[in-house]
Amino acid sequence: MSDRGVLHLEEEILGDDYIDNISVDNLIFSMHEGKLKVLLAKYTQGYASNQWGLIGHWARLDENLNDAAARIVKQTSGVENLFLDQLGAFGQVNRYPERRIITVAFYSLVIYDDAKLVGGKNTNELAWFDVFEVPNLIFDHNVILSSCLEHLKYKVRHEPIGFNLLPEKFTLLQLQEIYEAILQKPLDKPNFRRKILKMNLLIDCKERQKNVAHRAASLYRFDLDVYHKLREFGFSFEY
Amino acid sequence: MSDRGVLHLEEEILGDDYIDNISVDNLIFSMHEGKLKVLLAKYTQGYASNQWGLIGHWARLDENLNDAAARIVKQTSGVENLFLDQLGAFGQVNRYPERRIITVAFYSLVIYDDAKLVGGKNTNELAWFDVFEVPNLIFDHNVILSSCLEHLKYKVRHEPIGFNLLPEKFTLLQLQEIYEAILQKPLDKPNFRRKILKMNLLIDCKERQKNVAHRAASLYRFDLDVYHKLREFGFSFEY
DNA sequence: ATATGTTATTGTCACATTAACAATAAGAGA
DNA sequence: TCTCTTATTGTTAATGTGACAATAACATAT
Repeated sequence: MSDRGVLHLEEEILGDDYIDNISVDNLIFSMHEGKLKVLLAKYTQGYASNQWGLIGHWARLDENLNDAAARIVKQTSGVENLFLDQLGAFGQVNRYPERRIITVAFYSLVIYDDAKLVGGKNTNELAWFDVFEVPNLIFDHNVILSSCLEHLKYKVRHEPIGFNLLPEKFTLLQLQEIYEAILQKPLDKPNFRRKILKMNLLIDCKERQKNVAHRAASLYRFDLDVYHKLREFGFSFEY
Repeated sequence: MSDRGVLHLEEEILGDDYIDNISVDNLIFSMHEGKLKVLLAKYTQGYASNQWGLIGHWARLDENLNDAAARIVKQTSGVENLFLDQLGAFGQVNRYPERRIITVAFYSLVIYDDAKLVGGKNTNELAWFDVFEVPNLIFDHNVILSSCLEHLKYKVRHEPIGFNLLPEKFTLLQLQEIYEAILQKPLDKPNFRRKILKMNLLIDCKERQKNVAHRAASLYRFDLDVYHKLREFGFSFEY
């Protein structure tokens, strides 16, 4: 079983129930202190030993790929009912040493404070990294990450994706920081405010920030109905 | 070998060189008479016998997934150097009977008149179908097609994707018809014209249509430099 | 030759959106 | 009360959009 060894967090339960040439890699993102973070694991065995990589595992034979991804995210971060979408398949011949393994990458967005990190048998560390300051990762994981960041830029303009990264009540600045982190550029605060509010996506909680050394911002939550409609039909957010 | 049977066009050459649980399915599109068409094959063997499906095959062990897709498109349509992009992996447990097979879908855009259709050993017919009038397809191919059409709608607004479907010299109406076919709605001709021309993507050939029973339209070709820049950096085409 | 049908192309205008920046408001702490 | 900081509202020029009118050009019918 050691030839399968490197990707799994729970190697001991591997057996014929897993597809041994198709892995699922997860890009788990969160926002913390105004920065976009990605969760990485430091592996302890096999080709990946002592190196950082995405949160990967094998897909089960009787499990849809999405379900495999959701399971892995849950096992690692404890987060359920999350935003999760497929990035795509990565299948370069030499992406993995020795054997031909294809991976399907999924990305998910979680609330930083909700995540309770749990390592697997094959990893000895889990940590959040600033997405623009990641070390050299195993296999083609740097490529996958870059590809995902590109995809996020694309996505954030057409779906209210940002909201999966925030607590229930949040300020407009918190939301703006997500856009700035993903789009990699500063946005004008007054204009951002008007643009977002015009979508009718936010509901004013009639509450304000507390314990801040300046004028307290209003707290908002999002309108789930509008939120799901916008996710379905899309919108345009061109900056 | 019959348990592998249904997806390949060239069954006779199958062997250990192929990955037997990962297939590549191709959505090959073209424009013809103002309609968006997709190429389908009627299979003759296995589970898919006598049914239409996408142009599928297995990936070789020593072949990148993209290369596999390009190879299949070339074998089937004769077209090389085409636009080809990955749609994503489809891996529902029951998408294929009996065995667990995951497919990676690719879509490509070809010029209708350039395609010289060549069937495989496993198919007895190849035909272009209007994308909105396809029959029931094998496995999850209808789902894959729907997903791809959605993706195209999304894509056509941000990249000059339409140009891969046209001959070197074309009229603005031909281009507009592509947008209308993909976006599924009529566009205003004068506004479309101005919008496209403002991108500086088109070069006036200083030629005109011939043998048309009305005022002849100018012929344009696209500026490859601008074209590639726009593909890289994207644009916004919101209708 | 002229009229007719058809599509191409240019023009116009009310309206919405964007981007950039000025000005004011509100809270905490000195 | 003053100062610092961020929130929020206001303003405006420039640009883009959508809808439609008007004119131009070509082949064919008369």
